[in-house]
Amino acid sequence: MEASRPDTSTRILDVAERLFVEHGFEATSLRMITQQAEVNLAAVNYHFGSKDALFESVFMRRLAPLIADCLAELDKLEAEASEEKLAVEGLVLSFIRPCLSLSKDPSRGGAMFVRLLSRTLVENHRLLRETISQQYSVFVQRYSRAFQRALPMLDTEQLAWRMHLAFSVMFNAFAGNDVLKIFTRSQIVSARDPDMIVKYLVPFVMAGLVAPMEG
Amino acid sequence: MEASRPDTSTRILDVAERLFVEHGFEATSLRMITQQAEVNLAAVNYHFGSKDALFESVFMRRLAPLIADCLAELDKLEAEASEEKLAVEGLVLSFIRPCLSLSKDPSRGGAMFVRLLSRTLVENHRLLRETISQQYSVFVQRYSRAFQRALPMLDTEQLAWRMHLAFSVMFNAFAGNDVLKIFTRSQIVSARDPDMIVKYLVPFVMAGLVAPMEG
Amino acid sequence: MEASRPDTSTRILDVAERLFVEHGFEATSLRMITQQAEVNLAAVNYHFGSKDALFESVFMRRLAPLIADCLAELDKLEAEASEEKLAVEGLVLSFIRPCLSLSKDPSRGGAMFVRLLSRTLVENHRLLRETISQQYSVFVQRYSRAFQRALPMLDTEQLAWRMHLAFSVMFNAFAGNDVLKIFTRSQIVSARDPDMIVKYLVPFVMAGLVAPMEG
Amino acid sequence: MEASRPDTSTRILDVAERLFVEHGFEATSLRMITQQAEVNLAAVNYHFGSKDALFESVFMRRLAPLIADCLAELDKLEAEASEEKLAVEGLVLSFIRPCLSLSKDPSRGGAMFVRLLSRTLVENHRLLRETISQQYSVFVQRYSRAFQRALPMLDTEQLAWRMHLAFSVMFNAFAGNDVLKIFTRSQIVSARDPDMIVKYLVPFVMAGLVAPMEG
DNA sequence: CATGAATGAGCTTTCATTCAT
DNA sequence: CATGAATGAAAGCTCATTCAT
Repeated sequence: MEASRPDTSTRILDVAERLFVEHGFEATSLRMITQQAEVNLAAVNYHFGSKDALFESVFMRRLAPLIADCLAELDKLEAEASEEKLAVEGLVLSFIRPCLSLSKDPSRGGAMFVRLLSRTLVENHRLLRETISQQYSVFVQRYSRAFQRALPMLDTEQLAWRMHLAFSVMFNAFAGNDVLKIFTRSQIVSARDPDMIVKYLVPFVMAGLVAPMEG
Repeated sequence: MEASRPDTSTRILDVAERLFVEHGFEATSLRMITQQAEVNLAAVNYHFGSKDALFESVFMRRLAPLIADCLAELDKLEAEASEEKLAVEGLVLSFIRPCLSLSKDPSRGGAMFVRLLSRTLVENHRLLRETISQQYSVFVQRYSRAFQRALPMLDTEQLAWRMHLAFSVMFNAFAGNDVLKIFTRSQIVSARDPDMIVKYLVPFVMAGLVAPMEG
Repeated sequence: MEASRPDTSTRILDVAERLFVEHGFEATSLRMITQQAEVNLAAVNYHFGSKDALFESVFMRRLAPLIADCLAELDKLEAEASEEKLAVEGLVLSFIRPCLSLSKDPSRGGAMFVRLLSRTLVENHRLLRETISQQYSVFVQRYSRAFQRALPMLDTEQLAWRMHLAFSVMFNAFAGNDVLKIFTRSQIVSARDPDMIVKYLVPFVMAGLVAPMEG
Repeated sequence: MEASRPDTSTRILDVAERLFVEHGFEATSLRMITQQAEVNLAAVNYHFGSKDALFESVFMRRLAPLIADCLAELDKLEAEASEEKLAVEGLVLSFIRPCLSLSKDPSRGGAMFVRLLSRTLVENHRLLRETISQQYSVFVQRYSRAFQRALPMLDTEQLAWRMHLAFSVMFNAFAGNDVLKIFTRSQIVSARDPDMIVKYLVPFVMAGLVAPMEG
């Protein structure tokens, strides 16, 4: 029985991932994590060293493959488009699709992580600045160059702002928090339904990116 | 001398506002607040009753006037437009303008609060759900109806999503956290400069709101 | 009733003093201290800030007066002897007497402290090096000069060594630990009896200090 | 390659010896030991059973030969002196010489141990009382009888005190902790230099032992 | 023979809160 | 009106030890 029970490290990571999303890093105690993961309290420090390091492990477990997927899609797009203009929609989808497939992870851990990622970036979390910058900066640079090719009419500042706004709204959509409390009682079952996200999010982001400039 | 030093309650509120933005609610201890405010530790509980209640006070001090300002602008718009179609841009600005004037508060407290508001909504903070719903729900209802008039071609679900996305990106822009770390080394001095925000944010949000539907 | 019960800080200091002597600093937990002092565990950090700071407080409470007493005796000796040669025995007693009167403290706290002082010096405790050097270095300088006057035939190195050895044996005698386990079963009730100490210790130290040089 | 690397047990003993001296028994964790010794954490319990037992092993590895050396010197002295009076200086040197030759151990382990021995005795460590009494009591008894022969004019109590004081100061000198912080900045390179110790220590101890009685 | 994993107990410290004054 | 003192709870972390392999 329970032959499929994941090992200690994995159970800790899974529970921590969920609790960090639900309550935030600070409000999640190691005791909450270890009780739900049914492991000894000291196991966290044994396997990860500290609460901070646990956060980093939770983060990196999923971030590295996610970024790799995005960059792979980007590679493909750039190869296909070669000398032609890159399509904005392709770029947007090259980011959204890997996020969505992570969201559809049957164990639900992936969906948790997408929300954790969004929340962490939006909060500008302390632990993010210190450790994750390396991997993430490659990601940002690649997308910056790609968007530059796709939207050549925008100057550097314009482009930076539009990317900033576009990724903000995408991350927030994935975070699944309803800032307007609109969906709480509506028939729309869940703002976190992946297909809903793509249906409504993509046109919104696209329009914002290609909008004519003011004046 | 020191006639301009605010009283105990106000000093607590000001410091708490800043620290809640900088470190988040959980990571901000009453000791941090009372030390920086140079008041007795027990003063917080004396004046506000609890840390939760302090948060609510911090929040309400600015939220009520802010919502009032927004609704006043909305009243004016609706009066002017009466039977005509409401302009989307007017609606967007009726929200952004009060936020910006708060951001320009010379004591900087207002700017702090706008970030706190954004951060709290994005985090979907526990204390928000419990206490602030009343005032906030009036705000949401008024804007929902106004956008319904301004964008009659959208069905309920479409409209809900677009508002959700639009307010997400606006709140995030005000929160001032750069999810892409794009602005850190660029010549763009600060992503939090209010006028930059309106220059780039409004066209983006407008375009997203009025975008043609997919398919 | 219990009108004479010392206040929280004092109770903590008294118990800590005893336990630090009995078990050493590291082996004494705050729980041991607070349980015996019948105070809340958090009281230590409230009143002293940390375990390290508690140690320093325990130490300084008695060290400052003790050093003051020694230096007062030294002042008197130097005033009396003015141009004459200082008597070695006087110097030795100017240190031993204040230690002994502390040892005879009816509350026994003083006796504890003399042992703590000895033990701490002999262990060369980490906390000693950092904090207590100031006061202590004045003490050392004054005695160094006095012994130089009392033993002018010794060169600097000789004098340093003899003082080192003399104070070592005095501190050890006050520490009351029987390195030879000689007294354990003997009729000598206690190696810590202050008068015994002076009876046997003074001649031993004196002889060592004034011994003819080798060769 | 690395043929000279000692085996696991020895590496643990060597590191433990040093760390026990540097930080004391309680403040030295098994993790510190096993990390520096580059062995598995469980190896300590595997090879020695417990931290207490490790301490005992560290202690006994060197104490047994040291005591044997001292007693051998004592045997020789007593054989030579047979019916004559035993020379005090010979007795003192019969203890100091083995300690010094241990101090000069080229691997420095011996020097560490002499300091550990001194420190442990001066601290009156718990583990000392329980385990080491057997061997040590033989040592004490032999020296007690020898000093009785060498100093027949002293009554039992006098003798016990003088031995107590004499061994105290010798142990402290070997411990190498400068209670007066005199040597820190002086030209005297190190209070732990073995030859310095014998040059200054022996006359001091001798004088104290043979001092005329008070009054 | 040795080790990676795990554990229960305990550590110091900080928390928000209360209360007598 | 305000505060110094005190408190119970809980925090993150480290401890020596055990055990299956």
